[in-house]
Amino acid sequence: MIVLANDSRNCYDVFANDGKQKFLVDFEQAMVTIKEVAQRAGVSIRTVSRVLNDNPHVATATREQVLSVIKELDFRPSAAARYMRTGHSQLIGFLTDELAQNAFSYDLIIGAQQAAWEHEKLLFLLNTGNDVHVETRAINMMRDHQVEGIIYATMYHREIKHSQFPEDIPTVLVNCFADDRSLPSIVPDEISGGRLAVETLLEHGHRRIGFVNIAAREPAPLGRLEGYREALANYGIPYDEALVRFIEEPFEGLATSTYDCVLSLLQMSNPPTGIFCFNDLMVLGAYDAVRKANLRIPEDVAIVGFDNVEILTAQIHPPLTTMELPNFEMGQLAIRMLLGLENSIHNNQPIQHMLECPLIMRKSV
Amino acid sequence: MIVLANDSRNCYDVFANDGKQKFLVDFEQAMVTIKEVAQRAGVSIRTVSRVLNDNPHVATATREQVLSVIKELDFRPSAAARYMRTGHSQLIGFLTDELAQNAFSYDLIIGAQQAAWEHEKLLFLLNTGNDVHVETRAINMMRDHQVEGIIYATMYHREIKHSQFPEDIPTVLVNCFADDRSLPSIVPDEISGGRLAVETLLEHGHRRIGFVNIAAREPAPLGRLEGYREALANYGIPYDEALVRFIEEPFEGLATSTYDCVLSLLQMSNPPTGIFCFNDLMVLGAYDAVRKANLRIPEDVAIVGFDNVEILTAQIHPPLTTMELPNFEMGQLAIRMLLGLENSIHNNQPIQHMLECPLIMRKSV
DNA sequence: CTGAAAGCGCTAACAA
DNA sequence: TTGTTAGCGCTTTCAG
Repeated sequence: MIVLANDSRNCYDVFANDGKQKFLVDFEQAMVTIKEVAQRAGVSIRTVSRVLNDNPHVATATREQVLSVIKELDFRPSAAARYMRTGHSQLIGFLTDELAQNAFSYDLIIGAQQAAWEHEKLLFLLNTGNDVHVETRAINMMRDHQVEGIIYATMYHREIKHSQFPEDIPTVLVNCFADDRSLPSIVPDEISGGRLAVETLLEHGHRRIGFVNIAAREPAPLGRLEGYREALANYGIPYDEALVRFIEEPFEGLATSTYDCVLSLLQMSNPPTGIFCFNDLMVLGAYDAVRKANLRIPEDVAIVGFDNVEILTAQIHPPLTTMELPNFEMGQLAIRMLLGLENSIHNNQPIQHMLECPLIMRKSV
Repeated sequence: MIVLANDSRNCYDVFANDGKQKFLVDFEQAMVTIKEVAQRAGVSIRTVSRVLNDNPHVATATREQVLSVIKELDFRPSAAARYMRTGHSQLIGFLTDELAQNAFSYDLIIGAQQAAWEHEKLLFLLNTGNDVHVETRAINMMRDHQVEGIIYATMYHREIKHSQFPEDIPTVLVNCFADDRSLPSIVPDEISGGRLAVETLLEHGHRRIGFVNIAAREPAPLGRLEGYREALANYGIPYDEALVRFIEEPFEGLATSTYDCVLSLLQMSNPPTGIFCFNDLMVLGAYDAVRKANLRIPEDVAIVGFDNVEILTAQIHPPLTTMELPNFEMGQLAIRMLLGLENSIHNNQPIQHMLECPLIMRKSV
């Protein structure tokens, strides 16, 4: 239901309107052109163009004069017209398969946007909802607008088909990689992340460490498990199958499943004193299980999560020690690669950058 | 630290590269032009243009012929060139003050993007981080690219200064409103949201209802309090100051502060059996407090939150009954207003649309 | 039903 | 140091 401002139920005064109005339909933007500036300044448009492009061959007096007219008329050169001549659209397409509340990609967008901003580029955001048709059309729209490059970011770390991307537009993949490795990509280093998480527990004296993973053949669960094994190996601790649990799909009630898992871990005859959860969401269930078992965090059981979903990790009690996904950095790096400021090719092959996941130390270990 | 793909620590094979390579720097896009299409099809560019624009005055045979060449050459008309003639850039600027993980604006972006998509518009995303200089430059960049309209969305419901927006570009505010009411805006209906939340508790038989609010003179806390009072009034229950608590700034440890608040509410001689929390984040603390007091949810104490942060609400135990912000709808409506599909003006005054917050019924009431 | 030509706002050879 | 002019890729008036 839509309620107008002049509805009476309103705690803050929405009535007051001292005059100004805006009509949105058929707004005619009275564009000021370079020609008008030139006329007004009494010079040719070429001179104005030179001033706009910081061409040194302009007399200081002329430049000042032009500049003042530009300011006076509030003139801004048309990016479209500019593009037509230069071929530089200053536009970058940012495609995502899915943006969802329970994902952690804000920082990715912000990182990309910030880096783009620094280079005067604008970011087109397009969410495809994982629909191939939408994706195709999206890429076409990007092409229509002559984007200088495309960033394709996925919600979770996975492999994607290369075929859907055009050959003639530079593309960087984020949080995913092409099936045929034909595109440069940036992904988090799941292995070192998992290792670091578990080593944190080991460093705090824990020797029996449980791992609640998800049962999926994807880089994240696979990589973090690999890291778990490496960490144990580094400390000379044998891998104990009984301590590693896999939650099966579907993952809707993830916290609840984790609750069961952790409870059963804690009820073992030789229970773990440290638990590594595949992600922060699961930690909610883990906390409940530890409480249920009448144990304390971190005194009796230490817990490490993954993802650093701040709204959870910083607010639960005790605040969670967890691994952070390098989302901001991935977004930034993607733009830098697109702009040629960072290598995308090595030995004639597209590079896959793997960024480390920093440890966020709080109170659960 | 950046690790290349050919680093040895990698669980999933990143080596395989069967040939294709992409070089990102100095990519030269071999644009196909309308001229080439015309030549190839043996017609004039005017005819191709007609086909592109679905002009009926083209012989069927000619049209088919042109269409096939277009497909063959994979031709796409340049949006920039098109704009130069038509004045329609098909671009919409989406400005945000802050995009943060702990905000709930994904759906806002998605809603706007989806609506834009339906009308073949592209969305520029620009996050200003609340920096006025960035904002000014951002708006200028938008102007350079001739956006047809600007959506300005804030992270939380608040008043903003109108002055920073240009007069000549249609602008719609989302989750905020101009100090002088000179711009159309869309905001959630905080009052009816608060009322509905409390009425839900009342309907379930609760008569002593606590409200943990935040101490801020902003539409959300003010409006929800108003709604709380209205709901009580509707049920003929007197307002009891002792049941309403305000958490002071800073709001970092919001869950912890709420824990204290709720605990003290539950320790009253005549404690509430229902508690309305200003937002979902606070509910984490509320749940802890109820557990601490050895009470059950919802049997002993029912709880309602606000915002529907799915990652929390759906996963905590028991799943939270809460109010949802109409973010998706706000995003959609903003685009529709910009495109003139929805009224922005009423009696010569910009409209403020207030959208209701739907109740998400789960298990905490 | 089709085509020639002008021009959108800008930049870049080339000339002065 | 400055101006003239062509032309980027498209749409559109005006003729045919």
